[in-house]
Amino acid sequence: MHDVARLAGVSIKTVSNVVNDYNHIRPETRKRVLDAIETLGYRPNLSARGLRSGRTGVISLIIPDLRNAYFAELADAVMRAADTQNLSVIIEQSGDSRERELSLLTGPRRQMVDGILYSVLALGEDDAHLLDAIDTPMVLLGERIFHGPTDHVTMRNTEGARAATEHLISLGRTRIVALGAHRGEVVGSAGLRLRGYRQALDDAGLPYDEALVGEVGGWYRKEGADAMRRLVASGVPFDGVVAFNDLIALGAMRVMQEAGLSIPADVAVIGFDDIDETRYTLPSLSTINPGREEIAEVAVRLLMERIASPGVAIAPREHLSAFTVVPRESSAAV
Amino acid sequence: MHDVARLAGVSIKTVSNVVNDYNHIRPETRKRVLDAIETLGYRPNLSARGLRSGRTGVISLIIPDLRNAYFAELADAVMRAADTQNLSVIIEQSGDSRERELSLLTGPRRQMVDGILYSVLALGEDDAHLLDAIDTPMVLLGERIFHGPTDHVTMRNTEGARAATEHLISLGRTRIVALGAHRGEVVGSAGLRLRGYRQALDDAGLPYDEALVGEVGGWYRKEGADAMRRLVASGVPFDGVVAFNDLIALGAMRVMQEAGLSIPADVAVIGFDDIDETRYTLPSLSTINPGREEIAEVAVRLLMERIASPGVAIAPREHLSAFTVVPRESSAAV
DNA sequence: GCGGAGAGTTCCAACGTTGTAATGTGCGTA
DNA sequence: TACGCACATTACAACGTTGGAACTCTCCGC
Repeated sequence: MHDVARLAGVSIKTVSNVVNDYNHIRPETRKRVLDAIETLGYRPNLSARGLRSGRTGVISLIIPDLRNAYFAELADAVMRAADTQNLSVIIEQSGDSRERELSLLTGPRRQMVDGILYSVLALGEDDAHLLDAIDTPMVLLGERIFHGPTDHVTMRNTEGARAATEHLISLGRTRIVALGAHRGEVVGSAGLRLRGYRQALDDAGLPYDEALVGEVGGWYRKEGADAMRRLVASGVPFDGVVAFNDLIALGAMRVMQEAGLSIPADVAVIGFDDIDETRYTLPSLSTINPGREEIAEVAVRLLMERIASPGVAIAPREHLSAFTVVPRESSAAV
Repeated sequence: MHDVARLAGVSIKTVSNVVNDYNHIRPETRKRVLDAIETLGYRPNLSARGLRSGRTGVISLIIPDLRNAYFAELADAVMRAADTQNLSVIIEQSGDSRERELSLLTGPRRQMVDGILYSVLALGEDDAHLLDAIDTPMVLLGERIFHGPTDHVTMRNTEGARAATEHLISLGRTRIVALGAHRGEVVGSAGLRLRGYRQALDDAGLPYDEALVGEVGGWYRKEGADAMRRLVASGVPFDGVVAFNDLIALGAMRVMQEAGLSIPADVAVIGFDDIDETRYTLPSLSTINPGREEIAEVAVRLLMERIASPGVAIAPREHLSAFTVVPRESSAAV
């Protein structure tokens, strides 16, 4: 920067002003400085800038696991949204571990980022107070904590699950399986989606049958396959499946097909998340598009607002993205 | 840090020494400092450290697209490897664009990272000289540039493709399709894998038939499906498919199944990459495991070595990871 | 009792930038 | 002519840390 200043014949601060788009600079001076920057190939030192200004231009995204397509696509959307704001994104994987989620929130790396997008998985509503102590701007994603001290962006889980269930009901299905429940959970995605499922049944005057609720430990293919295997083995008849995410649906579809069930003729299936893969499976999977782009954009925007006004207490905000039902072959009319 | 020093009754530099595990510190002093750090909740300012020491503890990983499961899993492996070295990872998506790849390599954010893991896609062998000008430590992943000035870590593409092809040949298949070629390409993954395919045919005394080579524009499900659709429409008979990655294989499988072809009875299929999904498709997909963990670990290690000895010219190193053939249902003996 | 080695600690400066306040310039108006 | 004001630029200090040199203290051998 000193070199640039010398070459352009101005003070070092003027160079800084040019770089930071300060208002009052004569066009001619600006050009001279920019030329010098060009000739010398000068790049600002971001550590120094971070030290002096208190901003690093980096946010961190805490997600459970990138190998889960939902989170990979979420990360993709977040990175695109961040890119438009000239932010870099550090991704940190919490790996479904409560301990690790906490250590990521409090560890020294927090020092390096201006804000945190935190996709909560292991912490629960009761842990909301733990977030009070964290002064880094933060926006929560997901369904585990609703009334914390931070902003919260997510999808309409209950409404989405209700719409999915209604979709199958509209096809004439009456014995519809819910796949992906977590025992006893009320608040998380599983609890909310189960509630939506139940609402749709109630509205249609269909009975809620516990035997049709498949519980799982995690939301991956394997768990979906396992739960479906148990269900098939149990002999309980069913003609529709609302899976609480696409991976569960795919795992279950595979088991049903092995068991000789035809989709959608025997069983209509709908998933949740609209991951890319669902377009190419056989049959292609109907699903709920949760509005990932909207979630990412809003989350980044809210975070930026907090970052831009440090020290200002902003009341927690909540944003629920719009979802859409995406009908595909797995729930086509027969 | 000043506060910690005051509370512990030592100088600020001693605190720094404790934090940085300097050798000569009396255990008692160390304890006093650590206690003070604990009480005050002190966290080092990473920007300041970065400014002073020239290291940020962050590396960047440039990949084409996180929505591609291969790169998501690669990113996952890299982040795990980086984590063991206390490194953070900034992921940047180049989106298959040459322009963007270049701007990521030269942009101001480079200033923020100690090193770059660069999964080359758009640049080619002829662009290797562009890397000369970049002084940030760098390790290349992938197949586009082999003789650049940097380290290079990748898999044994040709050998892997040959093993995949041999696997199908060992099942008695003789009209084997290669799916995923890029017109005219010699060096990239597509070119190398095509070479392996051809070697296997030659070794087995099978003819190389251009009609069995399916060219694609990209390595996604859609392109695999499209290529297979053309092949089926062409009426050329075939009984095996070596796809150059799993997504292509999955797209192609879907089209074959729609066309009434049974896998593996009519057509045996093997892919490349061993992404998680391949375990759960119907049928499950045989594939080549490229040794992703090994690639990630070695790449991070080589990068760390370069970072640790700044200014020292290290001759470019090349590491080829071990691969394995993973036989699954799509190539089961009938 | 003295010199010397080395452990343990401290002092000082510097990393490259930006916020604040101050200074310098030109112009219209009293 | 003097004044105020807006624009344009600059001087200086400070952000929090660490490298390096310097200092003190302890212990050992002679």
